[in-house]
Amino acid sequence: MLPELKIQPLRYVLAIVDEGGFHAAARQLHRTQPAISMAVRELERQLGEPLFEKGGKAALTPFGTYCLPRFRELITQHDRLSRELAAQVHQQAGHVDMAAVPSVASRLMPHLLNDFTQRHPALRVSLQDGNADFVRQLVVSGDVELGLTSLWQSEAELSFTPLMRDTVGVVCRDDHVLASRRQVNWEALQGQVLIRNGTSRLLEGTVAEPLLQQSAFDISNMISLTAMLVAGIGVTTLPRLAFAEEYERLRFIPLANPRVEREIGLLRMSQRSLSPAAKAMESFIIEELASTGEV
Amino acid sequence: MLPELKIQPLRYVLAIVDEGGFHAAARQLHRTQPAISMAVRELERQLGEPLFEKGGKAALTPFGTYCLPRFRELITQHDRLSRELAAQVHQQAGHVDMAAVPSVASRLMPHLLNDFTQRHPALRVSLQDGNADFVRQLVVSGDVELGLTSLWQSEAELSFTPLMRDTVGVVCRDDHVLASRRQVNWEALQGQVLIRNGTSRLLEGTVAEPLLQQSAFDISNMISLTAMLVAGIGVTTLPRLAFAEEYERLRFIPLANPRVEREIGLLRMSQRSLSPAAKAMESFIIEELASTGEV
DNA sequence: TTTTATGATAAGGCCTGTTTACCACGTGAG
DNA sequence: CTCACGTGGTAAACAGGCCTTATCATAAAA
Repeated sequence: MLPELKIQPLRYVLAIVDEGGFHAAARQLHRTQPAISMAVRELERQLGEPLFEKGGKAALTPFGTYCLPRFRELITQHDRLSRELAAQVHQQAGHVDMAAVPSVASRLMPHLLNDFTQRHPALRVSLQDGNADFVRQLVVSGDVELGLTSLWQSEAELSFTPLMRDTVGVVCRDDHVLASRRQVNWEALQGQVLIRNGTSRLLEGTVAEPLLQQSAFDISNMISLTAMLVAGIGVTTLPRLAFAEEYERLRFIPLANPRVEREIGLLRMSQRSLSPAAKAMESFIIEELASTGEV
Repeated sequence: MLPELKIQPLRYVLAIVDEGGFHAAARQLHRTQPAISMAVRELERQLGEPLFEKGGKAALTPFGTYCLPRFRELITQHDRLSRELAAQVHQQAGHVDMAAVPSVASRLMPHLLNDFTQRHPALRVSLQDGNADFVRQLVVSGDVELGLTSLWQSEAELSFTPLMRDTVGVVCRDDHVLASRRQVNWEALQGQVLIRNGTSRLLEGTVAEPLLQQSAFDISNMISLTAMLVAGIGVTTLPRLAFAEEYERLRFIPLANPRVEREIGLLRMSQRSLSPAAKAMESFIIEELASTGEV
């Protein structure tokens, strides 16, 4: 019923009007004059109404005059879309939604994002932070394309690219009996007031697991946790990256026996492809952090 | 550089998403499945980025998700334009700019336009009025497509379609010596106070031309003219159509010797084609007035 | 395993768009 | 007046795009 207008003939019409003739338009469009003539005639046939007067000169009919600005508008919108998509593909525009665990978000991401926006000034990044489960959930649901986190168990639909290893240690106040140790075994913690936190399950499956039973508190909020440590209420275990170095009175002593690490890496859906912008972010992160290794 | 997107493949993408698969989309679009596959793959090649995930199911990539609403938008705009132009061509929408001399505008057009909008409810009409020269000028300049007027001399670039003949007569007050005549010769007017008006040049080239020399006034405004006639200041000549019948004290006596007529018809540019709406108006007027003949 | 979906692929035909070559017409200069 | 050059229109040949039929690979459901 309604004709399917192709963009190119509309362009021809504009060129004919702008250049003032079929020949001139053909020259500008790198086509021959008959190509222009026939395309226009086919367009007129589609519309059921001539666009140009018949008598020799390339003069618009009233209907043609009516059509001209509308053709121009449609072409403009087409070109805008085409340009926009090309920019997305060539990573000159776009948006990345990503997520990271708090330690990564606060310690790694500021520097990382600064460098990233330097290389890709036109790309915008949204960063959410949350615990490992939450990050995983965001990736699985598709709310974010990339996650920086540690993975508890590998799943087929998830792709995990390891980036760095993060050592777990004990955090205590500087006047604690363990504070001056260079390293510590799990037995040394027996009898201590141990505060559990979100990262404590890293000890699960290690010989240090019994420690989890003796913990008196379970504090997930980092601010509350450090406040209790500063108050000398007890000790906790944390990955080094999650240890807030800016608290002067707190000390981090690596756990030596067992040595416990978490592996931080890039999480994404294995089957789902990434947006061009996310591809840029993925390769940037891997390139930037691959050599870093252990923290 | 930037790809030339065709509308149809974009439609395919929408159908695939809406119908949930290539096969279903093919069915809806009355195409075969390979046609859809190949069109999509060609589109992906143009964009340089896949729109659908590779694994079996027709799932959009993030880039595809990004594209989808933009494709939909461009298609909507295309269809809106296509529909709009079709409506113009089929005279279900549109606009006619026309002009007429005052007598026609006030005596013929109200009835004419009423009937016209009844047959073409969606067409809009703009009507200007002015003397014959002005109407002609509007047609020549292209400000209006159609003029209802009398033509002084035919020109090659103007096309004039006669519609009716309008008899010139003498207009005087009911107590004038000529008032009761059924017709009048030009000699009877000698010695009368004759008021010229815009239509007086209809007498040029006739034996009545000497009358123009004896005219004491030249009043172009019809209101002023009738006021002077009602006041009994003099007589004038007018085509019957220009004679305002609603003035009870004025009389119209046809000029018999010479018999002077003006020919009223449809004026348009002969080379320039008409807009669809103007075509509707032209054929309507001719059809409506062709049989009317003499006023 | 068999069946029945899915989408991908290959080969052939038709139609569209383009080019080359030629024509008809109008115009301006010699 | 005529000739040359401008305009756009027309015809035939050709290439490429789009669509079709037929077939295949794969995965999920019976």
